[in-house]
Amino acid sequence: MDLAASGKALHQHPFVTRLLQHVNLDPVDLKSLDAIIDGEISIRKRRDLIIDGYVYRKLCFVKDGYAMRYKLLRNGKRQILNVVLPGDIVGIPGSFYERAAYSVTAITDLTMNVCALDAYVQLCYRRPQFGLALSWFAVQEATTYAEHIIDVGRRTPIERLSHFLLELHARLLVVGRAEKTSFVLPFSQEVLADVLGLSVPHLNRMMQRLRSEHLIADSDRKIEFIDVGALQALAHYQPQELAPIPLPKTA
Amino acid sequence: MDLAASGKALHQHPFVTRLLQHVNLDPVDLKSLDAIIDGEISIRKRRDLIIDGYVYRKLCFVKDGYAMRYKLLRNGKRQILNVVLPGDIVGIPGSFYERAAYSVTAITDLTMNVCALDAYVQLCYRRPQFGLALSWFAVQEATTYAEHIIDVGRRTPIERLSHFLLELHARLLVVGRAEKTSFVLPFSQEVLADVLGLSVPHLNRMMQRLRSEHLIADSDRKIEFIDVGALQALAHYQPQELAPIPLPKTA
DNA sequence: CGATAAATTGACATCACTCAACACCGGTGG
DNA sequence: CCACCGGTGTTGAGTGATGTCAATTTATCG
Repeated sequence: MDLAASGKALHQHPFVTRLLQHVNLDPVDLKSLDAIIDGEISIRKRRDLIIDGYVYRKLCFVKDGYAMRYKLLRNGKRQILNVVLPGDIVGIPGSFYERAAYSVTAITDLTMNVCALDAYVQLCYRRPQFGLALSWFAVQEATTYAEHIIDVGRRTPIERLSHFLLELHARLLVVGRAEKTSFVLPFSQEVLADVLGLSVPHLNRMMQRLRSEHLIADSDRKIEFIDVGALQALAHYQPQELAPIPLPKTA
Repeated sequence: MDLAASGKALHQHPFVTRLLQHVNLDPVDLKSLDAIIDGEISIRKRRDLIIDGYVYRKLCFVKDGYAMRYKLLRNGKRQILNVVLPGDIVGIPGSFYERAAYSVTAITDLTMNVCALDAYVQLCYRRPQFGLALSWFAVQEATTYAEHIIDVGRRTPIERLSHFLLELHARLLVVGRAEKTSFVLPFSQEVLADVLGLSVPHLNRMMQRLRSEHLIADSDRKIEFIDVGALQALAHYQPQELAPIPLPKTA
């Protein structure tokens, strides 16, 4: 109900932007979606959205702001699974388990639209395209993780960093949060290091190397790709093109 | 149609075993599923199921045998994303993209039941519980990948190996392919190394260490957990309990 | 302007990789 | 029956990349 004071607002929501990439939703669909939204909430920087070990049964569609999904190990190390961007769903995969296995924390101030997982599932029974959309989202999440495995498993630190920057840029572009060859990087080096499985000093050195080899430039938190081709080659980067969801056969 | 010469055969299929973990499917549901199966096919050891870069639009439900999903990098390194077990779906995530980004190769001889992704999607429109089931599967896939990220990113080699063995055991148990504290490991050390992002010699040393510290015993390819508690502690292992799919509200 | 977070630098130790060689086993063909 | 072979597991030596730890500078924010 908050989501769309006007139908216009709904169309501008980055989650809807992503939905429309692969499903056709008519106005009635959008209204059904709107109907199960509990409201819009804002979260402060550094606040937890999900805590490892606790029950969580919601889907939250991020409207603005950034977060991270991570696991803290008993030895104090932290691995960030992925960064959560506008248009992403907080609650994948946590809400699908009896207890969330990973924490999610806001990195910047963040606003999102909340609905109960159960309500979304009920919507899926009534309008199956939402169940398919959820599958497509979950598959995208899995693919992001897959690339991440390759990053930390078999790419060198400089390759990892390049790959992550390229991928982040691509994800931001989809929801209109990046320019053609540049974007604002809202993450500290500590966060980047924990994403990429590196130590902070080493990450720092790799950043310097990308700069000194004129692959990127950065002032403040703005990253600019100087030579995208070279960067992609270095990172073994391949863009992934999601297939559309097949339409129902009316015949 | 091949899947169930008798209804009995269907129930024994490990994919159905997994489905029934979180959805209730009545006989009509099972029959609908059966109807979209193109047939059962057998694949020889070392044969490719999916090749990186090629179009693939099928879902294959593995009935028996093992495979791996992996990426070959230009520098010749290989990262295995995960191992494919009975009850898993070949085609997640590959079939959801214009071109598959990862290859899948049979590790042992393997049999599976094939259906077109489009046919499955049509089934989802008619019976939304299948769309939800697909979401749940994709989320599980993502979770497996998530643990894998933590493995290669922040766990030491010995922790990684322990964690992988425990997780593999848990997955095999669900589909009745493992004993209470032991199972047959169908993977060579080369495969294990490429799963865990290690070199073969180092993986070998870690195996020896697990043996010498009396955490596991292995003869041939059979792994036995001697001290599960200690192994879980070493690995920071936490079992994950999937939540059931909410039922439709009839009211 | 002070306080806190973030970025950077350097010295150093070590883990895990590389590159070998070698052992073992089962199958296959002479 | 034996020789050969590919696949697999094991061992060793050497080295370089990357983590650790700590100090220092720079930015950010009340």
